[in-house]
Amino acid sequence: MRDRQREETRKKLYHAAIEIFCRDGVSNCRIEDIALKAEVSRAAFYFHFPSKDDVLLELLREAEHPTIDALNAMPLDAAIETVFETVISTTADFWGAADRSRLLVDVFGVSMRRTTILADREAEVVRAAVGRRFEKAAERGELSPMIPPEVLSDFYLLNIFAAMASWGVQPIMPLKDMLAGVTHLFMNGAKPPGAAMTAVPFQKG
Amino acid sequence: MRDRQREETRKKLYHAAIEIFCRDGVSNCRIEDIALKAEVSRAAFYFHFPSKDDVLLELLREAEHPTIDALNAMPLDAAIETVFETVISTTADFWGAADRSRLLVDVFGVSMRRTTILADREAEVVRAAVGRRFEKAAERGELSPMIPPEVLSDFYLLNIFAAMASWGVQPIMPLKDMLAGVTHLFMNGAKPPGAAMTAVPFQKG
DNA sequence: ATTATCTATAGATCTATAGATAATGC
DNA sequence: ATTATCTATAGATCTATAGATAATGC
Repeated sequence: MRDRQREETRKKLYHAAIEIFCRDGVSNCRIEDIALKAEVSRAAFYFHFPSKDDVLLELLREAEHPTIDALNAMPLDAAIETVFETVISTTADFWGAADRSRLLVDVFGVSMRRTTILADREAEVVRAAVGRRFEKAAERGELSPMIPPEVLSDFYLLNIFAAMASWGVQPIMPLKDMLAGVTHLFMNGAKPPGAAMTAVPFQKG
Repeated sequence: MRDRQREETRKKLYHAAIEIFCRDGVSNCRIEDIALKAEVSRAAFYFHFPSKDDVLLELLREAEHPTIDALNAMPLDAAIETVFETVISTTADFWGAADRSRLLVDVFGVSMRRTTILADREAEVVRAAVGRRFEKAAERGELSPMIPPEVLSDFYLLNIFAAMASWGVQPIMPLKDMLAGVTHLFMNGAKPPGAAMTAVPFQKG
C-alpha cells in the first residue's frame, strides 16, 4: 500500500522529469516545473531523485532493456556481426526518437560519471552481456587476438555511446546508419585493405 | 589601458575558475569561491563568462595550442602515423596532469554542445588541421578509401576525446598508452588479420 | 510507537539587471 | 557625453532539513 503509493509518485516524477528535460533541456529546466507536472511538491522530487543525474541514469537503464532482451534471445555462439546488428537496431530504435535525442549528451556524461568503464563490469547489464559475446567471438577467432576481448568490448560500447552523444547534437544522418558506420570502422579500421598492421602496441593496464 | 585591465581581470577569473573547478568539481563549485580567489565581485565572473561552460571552452582552446604548434611544425606530407604520435603526445601531456583530469568529462560535454562535429570544421583549429592531414594521407593511399577522410578524421578525434573522458573518470593506465591503444584500434580495427572485410557500408549524410 | 513518505520553509546560491565608476572619444 | 567595466542587489531557484501525515508493526 505504502510501497505502491511510493512507486506511483516516483513513476509520475520520472515521466514528468523526462518530459520537461526534453522540452527545456536538462540543465535549463526547473525542478518546480517537474513537480508541478507530477502534482507533488518540489521536495518530493529530491526525496525520490537526489539529482537530475539520477533520473537520466534511470532512463539509461530503461534504454538497456530492449538490448538485453534481444541479446538474451540470441544463442551465445551467434556471430559477432549479429551481436552488432542487435545492439545497433535496439539502441537506435530507443534513442532515435526525436524528442529523446537532445538528452544524449547529458546521458553520456552521467554514464561516464556513474558507471565504472573498464572495471566492475557485472553491475552494468548490457556491458556484461556484450562483453560475454565478445569473449565467445574471440574464442572463435572472429576478433583480433592482439587486444583482450573485454577491452575491445568496452571500447566498442564507448564508440557507440560517443557517436550517439555527437549525433544527439548534430543528427546528420539516421542514427542507425551512424552506428552501423561506427561499427564498420571499429571492425575494419581506417587502414587501407592489405596494408601492413601499424606498429603501435596496445598496453594493458 | 582599459583593455589591459579587462584582460587582467579576465585572466585572473579564468585561472581562479580552473583552480576551483579542479578542487571542487565543475558542477559542485560555487561561483563565489572563484570570485573571492580572483578578488572581484561574483557578478564580474558573469560579465566575463556567461557560464562555467565558457571557462571550459577556453581551457579546451588553450589545450589545443601545443597540438596546433606541433602539427604546424610538421611537413604536410608527414606519414599519418607521425600525425597520430603528435596528437597523442601533445594531448596526453596537457590532459595527463593529475589535477586537470577530473575536468575531462565536463570538457567533453562542452565540446559536444559547443562545437559542430561533422560540420563547420574551420572554426576548430585542431579539427581543421588534423582533417587536412587525413586528406593528404588518403590521397597517398594510407587510409581506407571506403570512408571520406574528413569523416575518418572526425571519428578519430571523437574516439580520442571519448577515451579521454573515460580515462578522466577511471585512469586505469597512463593516458598516453590509452590514446595509443585507441589509435591502434582505430587504424587496424578489431577484425583478426587476414579476415574478409565485413559488409556493413558506411552511409554518408 | 515507530517509520516512510511527503510538505513547508529557511538559508544558500544563482541569474538578471540597475546603477556607479572610470576610461575613451568628440 | 558616451561607453565599457564592474558592483550591488532583487528576485528566482536550489539544497537541506524540520516537521506533518499516514501506513506499518508490535
